Amino acid sequence: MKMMKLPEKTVERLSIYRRTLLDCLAQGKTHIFSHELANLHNITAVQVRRDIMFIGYSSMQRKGYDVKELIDVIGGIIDSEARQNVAIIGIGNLGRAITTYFMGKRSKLNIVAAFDLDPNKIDRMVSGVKCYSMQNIEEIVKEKDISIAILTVPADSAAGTTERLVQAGIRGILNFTTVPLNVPSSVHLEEYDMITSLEKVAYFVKKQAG
Amino acid sequence: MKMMKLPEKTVERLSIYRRTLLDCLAQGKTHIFSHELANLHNITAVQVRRDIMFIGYSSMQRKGYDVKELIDVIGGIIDSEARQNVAIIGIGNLGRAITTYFMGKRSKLNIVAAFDLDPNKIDRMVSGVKCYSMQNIEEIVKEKDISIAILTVPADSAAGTTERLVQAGIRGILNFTTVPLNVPSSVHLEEYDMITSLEKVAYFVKKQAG
DNA sequence: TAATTACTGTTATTACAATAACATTGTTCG
DNA sequence: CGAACAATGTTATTGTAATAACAGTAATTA
Ligand SMILES: NC(=O)c1ccc[n+]([C@@H]2O[C@H](COP(=O)([O-])OP(=O)(O)OC[C@H]3O[C@@H](n4cnc5c(N)ncnc54)[C@H](O)[C@@H]3O)[C@@H](O)[C@H]2O)c1
Ligand SMILES: NC(=O)c1ccc[n+]([C@@H]2O[C@H](COP(=O)([O-])OP(=O)(O)OC[C@H]3O[C@@H](n4cnc5c(N)ncnc54)[C@H](O)[C@@H]3O)[C@@H](O)[C@H]2O)c1
Repeated sequence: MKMMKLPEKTVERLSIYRRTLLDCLAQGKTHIFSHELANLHNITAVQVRRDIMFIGYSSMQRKGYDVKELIDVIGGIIDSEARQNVAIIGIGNLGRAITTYFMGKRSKLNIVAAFDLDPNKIDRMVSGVKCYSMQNIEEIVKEKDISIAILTVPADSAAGTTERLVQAGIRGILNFTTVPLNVPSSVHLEEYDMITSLEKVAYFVKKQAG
Repeated sequence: MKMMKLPEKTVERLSIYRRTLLDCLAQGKTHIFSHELANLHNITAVQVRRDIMFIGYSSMQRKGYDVKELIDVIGGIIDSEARQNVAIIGIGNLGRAITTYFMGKRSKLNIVAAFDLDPNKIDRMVSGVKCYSMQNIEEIVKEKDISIAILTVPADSAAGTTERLVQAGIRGILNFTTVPLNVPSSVHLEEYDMITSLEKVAYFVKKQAG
């Protein structure tokens, strides 16, 4: 399998393309031109073609890309063959919203457990997943083969919790908290910082006004 | 006021620095060295200094940056003098989590209204804010001087709702939905795409494993 | 006071991403 | 057939961000 390093931005766009392509497929569209895909995302057709070039897929000339094939090729890049299991760490307001949302979808990424400290939640089903005590995290992570954690604990527990996740063998973390985390380079950390995004909007709105 | 264009990534980091600085201030720290601020975010001291250079702030040599001053300077860049008012569009699971979270904070950005279609929510308080009917959005946006929208409606209403927001005079949108949106260039659109972020984690986890 | 230290501020270089330019290839049709 | 077309695939250029190199300066000390 071609495992050359893709540009990070290309990986992001592939994820987005795939969602659009799945919609197209659902609408019975079998082929799509680079400029169509581009228009759907307000980017240029060149960008689309370049991204697709990176993953080594080729269309039938003049017919556009085969929607089904392209979905599969992107899947081959992004998805694991083995299912990747995901855990929610801290199933409060945000954790519940995310879990509920995911339960309604089906994908290669499955939320298979939640972890919390609150005794009212532990050993119960919360938003459709079983909630476990943080104390048992190492054993459950191994048992259920969980590789990815979605971190939605309060800010002041974030650093400590992250250490436990790493020790438990978690390989990737999506960080919803607004505190910077420290992980070894073998663990992929993705920041997902709502406050920063919102303040960025505020900055650009202000700038345009001024 | 110096309104030269800052690098987008610098704007993001300024938002992050400020949060850390506020923590430092709360802990009674009055000065901070570039390398300290850097260590707290796992970046280099040079990057910190360069960012601070961009905004034209200077420290007292050898004493580090004045925490209070730096917070204010960053505020002068990011915050508006006039308060910026924010609305939640679609106050479902995610919208409620966000609103509850923000109500617990104080900042220059205030959530002053929610909008929804659901008659059970309209004209009630939801998570601490008044929920209005989407039908009245233009008038309420003007009345309450709302400039920013947080978009948390279902995917299939996203495009249509966005048009209404633009017409109502919204100037910036933080898009939580997973569909690409079309806005005029005078409106700042910030994508905040959870699925892409999560799939990115999955990709890098898989890559490291393979 | 001159050398040393411990920082900051600026410029230069390198790396990464987006855009533009161009070459290529089936398809259509005069 | 072969020019014109309509699309893709590739290389070249430009723009943006990160890193590295270095210059400057207050405090410290011999
Ligand atoms: N809600 C939002 O919109 C929002 C926005 C930005 C950032 N965040 C961040 O996301 C995180 C969660 O936000 P929320 O609104 O869901 O908070 P919340 O208080 O509703 O939920 C936190 C949950 O974590 C659990 N918890 C506490 N300590 C824990 C620990 N050490 N280990 C495991 N679980 C623990 C709590 O019992 C609770 O269920 C916070 O760090 C917050 O800063 C949330
Ligand atoms: N919940 C998550 O973690 C999550 C994750 C990724 C993306 N999203 C996206 O965020 C959006 C909201 O997710 P959710 O889980 O809160 O869904 P939800 O169904 O709980 O909430 C949607 C809300 O929007 C209201 N609504 C519907 N149509 C509307 C319209 N035209 N105008 C105004 N309000 C309208 C509904 O009445 C409801 O209150 C969706 O687009 C979803 O794809 C959510």
